[in-house]
Amino acid sequence: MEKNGKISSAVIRRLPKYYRYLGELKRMGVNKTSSRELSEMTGFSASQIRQDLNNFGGFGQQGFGYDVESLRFEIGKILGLDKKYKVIIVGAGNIGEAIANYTGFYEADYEVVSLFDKNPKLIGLSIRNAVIRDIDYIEEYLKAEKVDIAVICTPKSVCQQIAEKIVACGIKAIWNFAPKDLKMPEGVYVENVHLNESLFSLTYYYNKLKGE
Amino acid sequence: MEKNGKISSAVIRRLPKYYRYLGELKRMGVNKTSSRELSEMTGFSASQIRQDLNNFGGFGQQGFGYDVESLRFEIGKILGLDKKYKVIIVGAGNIGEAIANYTGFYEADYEVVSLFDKNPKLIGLSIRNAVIRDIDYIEEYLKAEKVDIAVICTPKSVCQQIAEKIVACGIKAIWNFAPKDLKMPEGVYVENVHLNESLFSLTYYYNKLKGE
DNA sequence: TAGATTGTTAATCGATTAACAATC
DNA sequence: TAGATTGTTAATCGATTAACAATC
Repeated sequence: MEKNGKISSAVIRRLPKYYRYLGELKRMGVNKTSSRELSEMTGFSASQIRQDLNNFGGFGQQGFGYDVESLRFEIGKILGLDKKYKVIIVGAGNIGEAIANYTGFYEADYEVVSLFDKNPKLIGLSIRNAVIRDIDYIEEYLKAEKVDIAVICTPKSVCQQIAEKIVACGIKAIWNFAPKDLKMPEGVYVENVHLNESLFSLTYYYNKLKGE
Repeated sequence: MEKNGKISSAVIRRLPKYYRYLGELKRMGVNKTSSRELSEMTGFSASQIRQDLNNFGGFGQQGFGYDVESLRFEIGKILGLDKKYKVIIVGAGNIGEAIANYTGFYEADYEVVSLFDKNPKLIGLSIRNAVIRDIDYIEEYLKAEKVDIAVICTPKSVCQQIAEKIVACGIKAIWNFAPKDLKMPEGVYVENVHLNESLFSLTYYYNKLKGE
């Protein structure tokens, strides 16, 4: 799909934003857009948007612009949103529960198939059709079921150990909400959502604003 | 504090990670560290770490390294973690509730003073000493109380409108969990936690791994 | 002192922006 | 056709890395 394998992560991280704004245009009934219009919406320069898209092929028409629906479809395909994903959530505490209820999963074909926790009071309960299972049986579960993505919402004291366990069972994609950098072997991708880093950055910029 | 006002955001976003690892070293009873050791822990190059720190002053000792406790303290001060912050959470649904229970606030002096929601079943309840109030009274509340940071956890359909309302009451720092880019006037800082963008990036890299 | 490691300047690398020919 | 806007190359900008003098 790509012209070469070296697309920078800065480009990849802009694609979801393009996808989202194209979805808004589509919902508004707009058929046609341009790099200039997308620039106004996203805040990225028109030149950068054209560069980004041309990493994956020419989706536009010279002199005309881009077809909203087909560009959205193509970006979705690049991101892999045309496929189905089975998701498990490890740790059914506050964050785990919130992620289980996260409606963003329905924007594409993600299915939360199970949660895992060690708290006996939680085991057996369900969140949106997904049962909370005993974390001691997670390996057994993963050997029986095909799972694409594991969301780690455990305390940081156990996240590394649990991550190693599920990776040994074949998990290759981890969405990590624990405030720790997981040390994983080659061939496993970890996407971190480090709330503490986000909050501290916000704090820095807030103080900077106040100081001016 | 800074040598000049143009510290890039890439630098700022690395500071919380230094702060976290220095905290770990401190907890382990390590007194002294070096850019080489921090490089091994964080994955950033030693050269980059020295460059980053020297944006704010010389915290090390040539030939020796860095004192763990004082470097941690200094980075904390740069980030503003030596000050107190009052936080409100707007939207007490799943994400709002999870954030209210977020223990990361206790790593520094953040206090969640109130939540706001429009759901009558939630109004009056408390989460960790913070009462959930009627969102219709948010302006009244903000006029009476000094609040530093507002966390937006509302549905995206109302986040822009609510953000405008609270900014008019003097809020200057927004931690935004709604999947939308808030359009805010100059002098307001918005830190976005866009879970959909994070999940879609993860999906891209997961597919890339599988394709290899 | 010798060894180690910072602070800082210079070199390199990569990402963004500008420019414009191609073409609808 | 004239106007508009892409696709793509070249120029610029900024961030990272390398190198090394300073110095503890």
